[in-house]
Amino acid sequence: MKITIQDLADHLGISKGTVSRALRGYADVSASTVERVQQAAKELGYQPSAVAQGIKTGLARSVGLILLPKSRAASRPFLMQFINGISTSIAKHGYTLTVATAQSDAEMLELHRDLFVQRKVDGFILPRTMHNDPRIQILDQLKAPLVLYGQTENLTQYSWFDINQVECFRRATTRLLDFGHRHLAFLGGDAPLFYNSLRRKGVEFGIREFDRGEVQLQVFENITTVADGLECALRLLQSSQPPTGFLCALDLSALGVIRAIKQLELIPSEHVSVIGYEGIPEGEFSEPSLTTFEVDQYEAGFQCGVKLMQLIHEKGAKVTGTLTMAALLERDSDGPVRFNSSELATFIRNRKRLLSSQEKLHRMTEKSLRN
Amino acid sequence: MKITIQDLADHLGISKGTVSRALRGYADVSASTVERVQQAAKELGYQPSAVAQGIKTGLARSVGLILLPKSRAASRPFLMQFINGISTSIAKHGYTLTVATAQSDAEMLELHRDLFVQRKVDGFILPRTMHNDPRIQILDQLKAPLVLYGQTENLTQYSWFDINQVECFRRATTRLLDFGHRHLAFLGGDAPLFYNSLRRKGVEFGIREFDRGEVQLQVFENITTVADGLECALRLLQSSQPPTGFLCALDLSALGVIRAIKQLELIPSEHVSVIGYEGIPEGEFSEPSLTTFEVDQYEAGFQCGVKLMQLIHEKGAKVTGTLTMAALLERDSDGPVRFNSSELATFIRNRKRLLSSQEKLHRMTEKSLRN
DNA sequence: TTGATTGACAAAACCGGTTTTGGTAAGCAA
DNA sequence: TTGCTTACCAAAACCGGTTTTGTCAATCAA
Repeated sequence: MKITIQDLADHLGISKGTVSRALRGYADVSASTVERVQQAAKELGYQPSAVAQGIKTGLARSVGLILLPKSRAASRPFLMQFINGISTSIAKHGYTLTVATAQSDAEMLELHRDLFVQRKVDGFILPRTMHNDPRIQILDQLKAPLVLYGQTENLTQYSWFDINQVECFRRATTRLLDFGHRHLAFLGGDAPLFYNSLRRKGVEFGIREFDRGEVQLQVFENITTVADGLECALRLLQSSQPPTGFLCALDLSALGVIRAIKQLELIPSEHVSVIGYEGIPEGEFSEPSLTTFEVDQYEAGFQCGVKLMQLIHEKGAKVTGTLTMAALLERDSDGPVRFNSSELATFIRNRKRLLSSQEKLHRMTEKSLRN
Repeated sequence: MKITIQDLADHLGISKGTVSRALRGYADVSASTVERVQQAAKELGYQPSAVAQGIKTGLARSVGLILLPKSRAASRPFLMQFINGISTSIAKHGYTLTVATAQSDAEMLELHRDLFVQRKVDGFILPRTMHNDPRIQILDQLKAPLVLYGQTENLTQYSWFDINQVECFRRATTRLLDFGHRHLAFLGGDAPLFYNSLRRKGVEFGIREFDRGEVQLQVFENITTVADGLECALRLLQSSQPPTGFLCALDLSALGVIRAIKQLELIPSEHVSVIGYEGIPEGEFSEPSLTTFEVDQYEAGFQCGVKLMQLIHEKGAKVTGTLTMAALLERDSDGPVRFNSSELATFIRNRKRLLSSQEKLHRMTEKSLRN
């Protein structure tokens, strides 16, 4: 059924070694033979089995990416574009992307080891880098090529690609300070992940640069979902010193903050400002739309793929790190400060009463208009 | 560096054939030898190379999924969960998922052929089925196992999994009719894709079931993005016979319709109803939130994986088709009809004037409250 | 003319497994 | 004791490629 190199050799009346060398461009095959072989290969639809090739070359021509479906909320938004980027860039080298799903952290480590030991992949791309990432330790032992999407300790040892998140959050912070905000909250994401400390650092840089001793910052961690952001913001806004500006490590938590603001009948951007990070599509449809940094995940995947191909193919290739910027999407969830923290606290306390009377009036207005 | 079966055999002082048979559970190996081999394999960290295994067994232990990044908007939302589902279910058989990206339709077909001919994958999962899907034709020639996510012609020839989209859209239609809507619009998606005709058919069934000759339906196709939906709805709503209910084949176009409604200063669900399909996350954050059918993409991927494993492993396995339902998320973008089509047309024409006066009043109200 | 090169290919070895074949020793029945 | 199983394992063949080695005729320089 499937045609092999031996079939092709028999068909041409030459040895299979010569067929192989003809196809792979060795010098000791006559031009006419090369021509005949290529022609016959095309006619018979012969393509060498990647499996059989791999046994001699030791390469599977595949790159591994291992996911944790557990962290659905956190990993879902960015991955699809990232995957597209990886597979597009490695396709140039005849590589494909092997995706596996682990059900637990332990299984994830096993999967990395197994896939490499079994030669199913030639290297890995590691997204969502952690502090002292255990994946790196395992793959180091196996001398497996790897590229990080994100940063970690010992950045000179590995190839990596990342967004300059410190700078992003420094800018976000400066932006809120320029808007006049003096009470800020930073809602961090997954504490074990490296990005979290970077984003926090950016906020701290921004404040330190500016500080005239009047800026208050509250820091929280592990605020990774809409529900987390909602709950955290509700609590903060009803405290005696509510922040007037929220810097969120993740768009999802920022969307939760917006919900909290609206739930308290406040107006986002007018009473409280929110800035997110990542550029997930939900942010565009939120009301108000979310000011955030748009990360080009396709490009990130593409660059990771390029770096990994270098590591695998160019022997003696140097590891390289690349830092790029994300674009600030200036949308409608932030703006000039209107109340300072104490004023906001008072406003929120009195809000309930004001609202009920306002609503009554509003209903009357509507009614009169309708008739 | 990497340990092979020969290394293991030498270490134990037995032949590599025996090691292989011990590990693969042949009967003619003594229990004590099996024990010793397993023990040594664990100690030395030996795992057979999938590549070397594949050459004899003819299996790559991988399943192919080929994407078109071109259709970003359309394919992005559902794929990540789908991928998780596939890779989770096939992992039970030691399989991994091979993802490749094609830059054009032609390249997509080539990729299917090449990956199979090169033995990089043992079978395929085909999402987004088309009418007379060319992928199926190619894979049929190669006798490649395949599972469809979606339906097509000749459903008895292939294994497939799908949501009962006809029933979903029948229900959506009935729902709007029960709400009293009599002027409906169906905004179809990608015309070449099979789902489109199914969803349209559901709408037509719903109307036919109910019809007392008073229902008007307008049908459009290739409305696949927010912009498409926005543009189409704007045009329709400003016509002389605007629909009061929109049935959208895709959530994205439904979100566009909501934007159009708001852009005309109408209130979604009060003046115009909208129902989508798919359950993308944006729908939850839209204002109002989108009534839609939530498709469990993880489950879909999982079931496709299960079916494909059956086809590959159980020889003489029968092809099977499975149809399930999606859950209706009753959110806030639809509701009882308030105006019929002509009334709505009039209302929209007069809206501008009404609005300006209402806004003036509203501003006055706000002002008085603030002071 | 002769020894050395070169061109072009066949043959064989190899990669790391799996599977088949073959052989030996122990156990058992006749 | 002989013949026959049976249990166990070594040896070899095989899978479909790649790469090395070997061979032989034609060409070339001395």
